[in-house]
Amino acid sequence: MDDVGRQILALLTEDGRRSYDDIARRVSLSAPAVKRRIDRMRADGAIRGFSAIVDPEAFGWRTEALVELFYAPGTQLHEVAASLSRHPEIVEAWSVTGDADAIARVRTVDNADLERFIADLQLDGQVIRTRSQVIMSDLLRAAKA
Amino acid sequence: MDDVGRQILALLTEDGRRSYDDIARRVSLSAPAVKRRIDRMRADGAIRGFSAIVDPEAFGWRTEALVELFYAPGTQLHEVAASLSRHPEIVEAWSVTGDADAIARVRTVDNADLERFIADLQLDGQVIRTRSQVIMSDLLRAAKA
DNA sequence: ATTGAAATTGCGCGTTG
DNA sequence: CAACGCGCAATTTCAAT
Repeated sequence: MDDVGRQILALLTEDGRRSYDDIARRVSLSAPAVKRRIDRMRADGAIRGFSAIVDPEAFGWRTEALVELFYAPGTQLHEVAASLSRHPEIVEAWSVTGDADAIARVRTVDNADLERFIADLQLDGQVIRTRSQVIMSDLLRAAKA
Repeated sequence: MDDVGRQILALLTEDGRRSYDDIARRVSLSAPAVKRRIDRMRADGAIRGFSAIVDPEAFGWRTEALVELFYAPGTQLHEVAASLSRHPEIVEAWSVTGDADAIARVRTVDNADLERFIADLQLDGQVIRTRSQVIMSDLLRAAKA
């Protein structure tokens, strides 16, 4: 990964629909050269894909929260991953160091729905306790999420 | 926002570079009709933009963490937002309910760099204490292509 | 439906290891 | 020499009107 590659990644992060020609002019290459680099970066996994950044409200999700998860003793990571994947409310989830075992970022229609989700979560058996931090506002968004 | 609109959003989330023609076939509309809808959703803010999903390692970021922020008494939200925006390590930051005032999701090259970032953060004056949870692995990721 | 822009592919060239 | 990445140009697909 050289500097031109990183420049292309930055441009595509800013606008994933930029044309090859536009990128080519900005990095001083030809359009086909840019296309081939992007193809290569996709194959290498440097680019995971392209996505529209959608306002959650368009889907009726008005509540967002970070939910810390505490597992039952002896719980395996892949069990949790499997169980979490059955909850469409979860946008992302990470295994973390510190007090909690994991943190999930979730979207629900409202606070009552968040409460319902947390109750559901504990029915699976792996998660025995949670602690939630409801998002009041976005302070910063780098557009790469 | 009707059901076809949400279907289009889902398709564009899955692959932000899908052609109008491809989308049109999947939702049983004509390509121009799809374009008009997408233009409208962009204008409405339902679609915030398009972005490449990049592997952080391509930029040399090998450490990711969630950092809880505790403000100095009397700190204004816009001051924090301004100060946070000067730190490129921050991917996203939210104002939250609960113990901490805010949570930032950050990317650094390694743990030492994370330590350096946290020290830098406190130099700004608004943040007087932090508590970090380092991400060990991704358990779940919803958006991709 | 038409017209113009963008993406895609074949090919030969120069550089590099 | 072999592998790689580039630009050019021709073709096809796509976007905009």
